[in-house]
Amino acid sequence: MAEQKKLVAEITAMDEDFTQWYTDVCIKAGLIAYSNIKGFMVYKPAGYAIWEAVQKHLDARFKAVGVENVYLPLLIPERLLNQEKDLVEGFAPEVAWVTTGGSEELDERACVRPTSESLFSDFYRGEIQSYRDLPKIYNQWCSVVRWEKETRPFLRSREFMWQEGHTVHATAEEAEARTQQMLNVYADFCAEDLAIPTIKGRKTDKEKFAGAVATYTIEALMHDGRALQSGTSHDFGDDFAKAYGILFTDKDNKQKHAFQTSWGLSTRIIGALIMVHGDNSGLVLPPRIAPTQVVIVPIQQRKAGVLDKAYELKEVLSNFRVKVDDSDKSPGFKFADQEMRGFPLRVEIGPRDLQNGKCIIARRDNGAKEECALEGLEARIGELLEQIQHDMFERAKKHLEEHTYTATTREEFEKTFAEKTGFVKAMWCGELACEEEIKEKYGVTSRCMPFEQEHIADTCVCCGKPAKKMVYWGKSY
RNA sequence: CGAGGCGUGGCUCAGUUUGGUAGAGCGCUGCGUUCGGGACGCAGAGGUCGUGGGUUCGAAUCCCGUCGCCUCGACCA
Repeated sequence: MAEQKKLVAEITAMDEDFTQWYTDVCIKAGLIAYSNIKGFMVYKPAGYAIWEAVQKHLDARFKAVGVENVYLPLLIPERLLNQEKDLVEGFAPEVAWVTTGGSEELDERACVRPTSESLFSDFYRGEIQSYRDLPKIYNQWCSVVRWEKETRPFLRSREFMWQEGHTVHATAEEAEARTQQMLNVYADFCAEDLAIPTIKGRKTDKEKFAGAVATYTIEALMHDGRALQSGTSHDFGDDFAKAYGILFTDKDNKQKHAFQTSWGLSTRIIGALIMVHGDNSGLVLPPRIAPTQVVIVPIQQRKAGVLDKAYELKEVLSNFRVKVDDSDKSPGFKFADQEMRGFPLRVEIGPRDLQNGKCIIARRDNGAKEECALEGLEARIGELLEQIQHDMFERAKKHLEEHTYTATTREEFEKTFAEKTGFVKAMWCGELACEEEIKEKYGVTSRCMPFEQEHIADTCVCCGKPAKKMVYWGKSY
């Protein structure tokens, strides 16, 4: 984006202190408030409305591919969690335990779900007897708790909201297909609704989910050049079915273990939204998920006819999500405040416009202002919202492309990460040792092995042995 | 969990070095004037200085303990 003048003084400039900028936006745009318990945050109306919009769009996409919603318990008995070895090892360090009920110590403690594989698996065990009971394509919207040591709004909190889909299938092929299908749902949702381009690929064994056969991910690039895992989809094979005893009788009258998947997208995506589209004036929301798409600002609102016209325009624009800001503040204050909050479009209407039958439309994403005849307003607003959605995606895509580098040698790899921020594409031999060495030496991790592989060199960027995969490397959140 | 920083009206902070009646700006409330990029005047409200103990005639200030928050690392969506 062209250098945009910083119009909002309350927000720290991005290039001055990106972390502070991010926190400022979260607070000043009215998304969240810190609560009195560490790592748990209050979602204020503006923040929760974004999550509701995410839920609405994503849920519709789920329903379109046969997903049904359910709800499972908040608590997991310890014995159940312990049934799958990797799961326990993966999550035990960060679960919260309930040990007392009222005044009585519980016989068996229960943890607050950090994720619900164990609950779903236990539930499915009772539901499934025959291949006729398959597949099960269930999802739940809920919150989970992970006792993180350090927390940040949306990116890492001790309680976070998400959806977790859990499916069961008769064959490995079907489970694998579902895993990838759901990853595509996430990628399409990010691209089309959130205007966030992502890299689709598979996690290395080191980075995959505890207990999974394969983990797929979409990785987005933030404005500061760091990567954010924005959605994940796991193929469990029949490992969980073996651990939890999910058996069904197949067409051939043989008992078989079922194949499972799980996939999730969390409120962390709001962090991505902020860090992909935001600028020095604050939040910038893509029109499709913006809780308010247009805000109408009356100028000299006490003058006869101005407020009436503003309300009338709201009616004219009833196909969009519109607000009239009739608060007692000055126009300049409203402009700055609304920019901070990221509303895609602003319509100014004042005495001058009443005379001329026109109004001013201002775009949040690029600051452009234009005059518009009132009779053509509805059509123009529609066009502009489409245009903004499109431009925001293209801008983010350009940023992603411009911050993706390639390295064929170790020197090049090191030099790139020393000088640039972003993704580096490089070849990898497939050995854990190289992954660990790279993390140790350069502070970057493998983000994913993209589905779209390129052959950029013959040898591993780390050890020089024959390469197996091209990997996206980067600093992550 | 390691390393730093910070706790004083709602918010940001000054005051602590050198102990002596708790301050500013913003915000908030009321009235009036304003309004096309963060308007202004007048009048108000609001603080056991995180918390417990100690020293002292006297503690926001000095001493000891404790709790909390933020940032950066390691771990994770």
